[in-house]
Amino acid sequence: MNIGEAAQASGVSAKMVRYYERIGLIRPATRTESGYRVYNDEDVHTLRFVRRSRGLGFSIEETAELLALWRDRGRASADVKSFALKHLKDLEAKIESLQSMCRTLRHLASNCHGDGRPDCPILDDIAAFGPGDKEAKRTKSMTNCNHSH
Amino acid sequence: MNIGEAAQASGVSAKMVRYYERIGLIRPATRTESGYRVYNDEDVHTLRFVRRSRGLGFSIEETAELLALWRDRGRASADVKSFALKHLKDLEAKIESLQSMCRTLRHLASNCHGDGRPDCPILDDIAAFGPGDKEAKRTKSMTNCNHSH
DNA sequence: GCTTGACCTTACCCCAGTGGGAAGCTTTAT
DNA sequence: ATAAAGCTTCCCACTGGGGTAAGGTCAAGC
Repeated sequence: MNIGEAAQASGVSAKMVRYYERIGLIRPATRTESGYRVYNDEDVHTLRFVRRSRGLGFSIEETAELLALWRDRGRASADVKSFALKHLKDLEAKIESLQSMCRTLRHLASNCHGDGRPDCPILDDIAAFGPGDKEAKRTKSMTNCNHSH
Repeated sequence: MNIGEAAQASGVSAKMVRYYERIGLIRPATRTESGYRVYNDEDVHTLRFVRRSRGLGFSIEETAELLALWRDRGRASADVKSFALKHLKDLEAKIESLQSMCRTLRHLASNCHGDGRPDCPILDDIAAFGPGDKEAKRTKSMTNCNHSH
């Protein structure tokens, strides 16, 4: 199987297959004499695993760990479960962060009459010294505010 | 005000201030004779605007549009509102996508006994020919998938 | 046999946004 | 005067790809 067929069979683009190989996520494919990569069903299965893992939001690095767990016949399912639950928590945190943005935006939008007049509480709020700015502006010379961003 | 002070006052790192200037998000700062960037309160206000916009999940490009709206004294608040609502929909779509991942992960994890035994429905599912693979391949050559990694 | 076109190869550049750091100049403080 | 802190530009890295170009290979048709 050439890379194009493997890509189609796995749903991973040929480009990404090469990329995954280059960064070491998947093992280098065997080559024909002329240098073409050759794949078998097992390779396609691995690629599908990667695709599914990525689709569940696991990073490439996490996917590599999952792959390692998958290939480790003796792994404890508890390890996999805790790994999945950790990722779940990450996802939930991300969702909460996005929802917080949504709440703010919804609130702002609901206060904006949205007509032809120029005054807009949305812009006013974004421009305001809101949360996160603290009082940095009031004390003119905050020379020793060690808050690295 | 030098870049460091402006960074501290705005909450945007000096690094990012330079970056924002380089990509044209903010206007080039005036310079001292020796080349140091100089900022005033208005610049800091703009930086804060950018920071707040980014914090609400607007991309740099969207932030540039918001900045333009902000500076346009004659804009219609309806324009701002529709812009915000469009972004809100983007955020909600992203949340839904993440929540879908979460649901799947929760379901998988709940089916995993999570003990010392190696059999794990989480890995089984990720490795399975799940959604997105369709069944086109299933008839073809799925019989000898012996992954003896 | 030869051409054509599809496919493969490597090797770049690009994007968003940031972090890090080097090398060198300026300003400030001691 | 000297050292430290701060500034400058420039380059590299990262994730997760997209694109594109120059060239090699393969299988088909004529």
